[in-house]
Amino acid sequence: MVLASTQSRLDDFRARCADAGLAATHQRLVIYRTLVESKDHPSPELVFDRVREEIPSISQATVYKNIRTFVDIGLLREVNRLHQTNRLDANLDRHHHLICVRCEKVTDLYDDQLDGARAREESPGGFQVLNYQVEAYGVCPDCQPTEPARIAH
Amino acid sequence: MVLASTQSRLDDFRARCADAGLAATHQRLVIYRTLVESKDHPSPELVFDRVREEIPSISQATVYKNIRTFVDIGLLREVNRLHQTNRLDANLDRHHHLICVRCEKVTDLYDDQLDGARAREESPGGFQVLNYQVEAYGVCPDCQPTEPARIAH
DNA sequence: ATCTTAAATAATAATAATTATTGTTTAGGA
DNA sequence: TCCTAAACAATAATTATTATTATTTAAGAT
Repeated sequence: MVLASTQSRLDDFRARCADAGLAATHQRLVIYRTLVESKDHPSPELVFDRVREEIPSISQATVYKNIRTFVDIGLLREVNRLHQTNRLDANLDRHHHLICVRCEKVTDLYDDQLDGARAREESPGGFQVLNYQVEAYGVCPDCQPTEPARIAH
Repeated sequence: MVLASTQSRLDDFRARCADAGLAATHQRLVIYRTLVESKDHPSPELVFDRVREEIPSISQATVYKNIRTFVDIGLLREVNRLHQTNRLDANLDRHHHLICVRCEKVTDLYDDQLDGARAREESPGGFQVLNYQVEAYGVCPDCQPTEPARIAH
């Protein structure tokens, strides 16, 4: 498996911005590089702290706004798409979730094949796994674009 | 597969509260019943709205506090344990995540066995799945309790 | 190289979600 | 019934995020 290097990602940065019609500003480059170099899945607040070491004058809003922009154009991902508010589940039976990326509806997913999901090694990197949970991201029936009605001639 | 009924869960409610040393108050019963009857994985705010239809005088803080209590004693689960703040990932390669339930550290998990995780049916319930992502919850090495040193006699 | 203009930025205000505080009320045992 | 710790309602405070606005800058046209 070959992973993209930091340098190759930065090489692409201007091109990706151009594709999206975004100016490749210094702030954006530093924010993006900081994220590529961060292996710890930082919060926006932590990214702000790190970027501020290089650009002390940058504002929090600029960091938040550009993170959002990067997510929108697919340059970044959120570990968790349901981070804006808690979502509760009183169902303690083993199950997984379907999450609609458009309306954020969550549906239970019972599937014994998914129940068997576990990593090859017992404890990857000394991490003691308590349980594996599968999240299926997609589009729920209500949010699927209906085929536009053909107009008869 | 047999799922616990609403009634059987309510039957257990007092016992579970007693076990945890919690008074089985009317407010708690209504909050819990509302959650058991909600199939839509509601937010605390939505639970508050629903509970308020039965107990108009209840305060938001009571609902939030008891939800937290129920999660703490394992009567409820959060769909997503990382909901308090966004967490970012500039790594677009296919991978999964290890999430420490104690310190909320997130670690990348590459595993081709997990890569194959997908539900039996193509589109469960008409839901169009874009991708499956596995979250492994557990305890990271830093957070694992070290064996208390034996005192030599 | 300079000019122009739309986009980006910094500063700040506002909003939303959650948690803490405090005085009052209630559950459950003596 | 009385007592006391726990739970409650009301409210203030905190944290994360987004919106607003005036200023600055990037990038193409001159």
